[in-house]
Amino acid sequence: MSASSSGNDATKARKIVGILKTRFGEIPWWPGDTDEVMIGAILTQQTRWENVMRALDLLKERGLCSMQAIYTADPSEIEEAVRCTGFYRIKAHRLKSLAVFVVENCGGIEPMATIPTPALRAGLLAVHGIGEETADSILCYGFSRPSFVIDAYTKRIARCAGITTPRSALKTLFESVLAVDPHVYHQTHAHIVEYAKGGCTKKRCEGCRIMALNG
DNA sequence: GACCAGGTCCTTG
DNA sequence: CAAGGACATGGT
Repeated sequence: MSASSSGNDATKARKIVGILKTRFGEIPWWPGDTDEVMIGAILTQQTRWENVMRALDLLKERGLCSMQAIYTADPSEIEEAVRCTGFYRIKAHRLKSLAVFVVENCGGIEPMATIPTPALRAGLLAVHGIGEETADSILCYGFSRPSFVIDAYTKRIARCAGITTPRSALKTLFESVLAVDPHVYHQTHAHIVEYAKGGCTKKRCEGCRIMALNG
């Protein structure tokens, strides 16, 4: 064991995970089917979840809340339904791109679910408009794969806690600390978001309770 | 009216 | 590779 920061960072990460679990316990998170998770993952990009829910409701009302439906739908229909999430033109296009991948490359959701995680992740990342966070959200919440989601909140909390690991390696850090269990990944990410929404804003991190963990 | 939100892509230096 | 802008609506 060296004096490198990684060991220290793992300790800090473990501490964050433990404290948040104690504080929030079990919380519901993304209780939709695979289609809905995939759509929500794209719609929530840089957008509040409350707005995403309204769009999901609209899509459901209009029979558009599935990859197959989006695959065949008129682009303007999709745009109209997702307008309230912002970036609606680009998001409608991204949904189309994902639907093309699911339907044409994978042959549908069922066959898609049999693809091994590394290949599935690579496939998702190759879809225009799907980056790491969206891909991992889909893998973790839509396909129950242990691929930890690193979002803006996770990066912020890591910074507050004094973790020095580069942001690009945060995924590896947290995965090294967590039990390899999709449910644990779900809950931990949910805890981080829940905590950060209330106590760790972009401007004011001085009062971040997590930071008290350092001392 | 200013600022921000559970990103990603493209362009510059 | 880091930094900056674009994409756009809705809430505080």
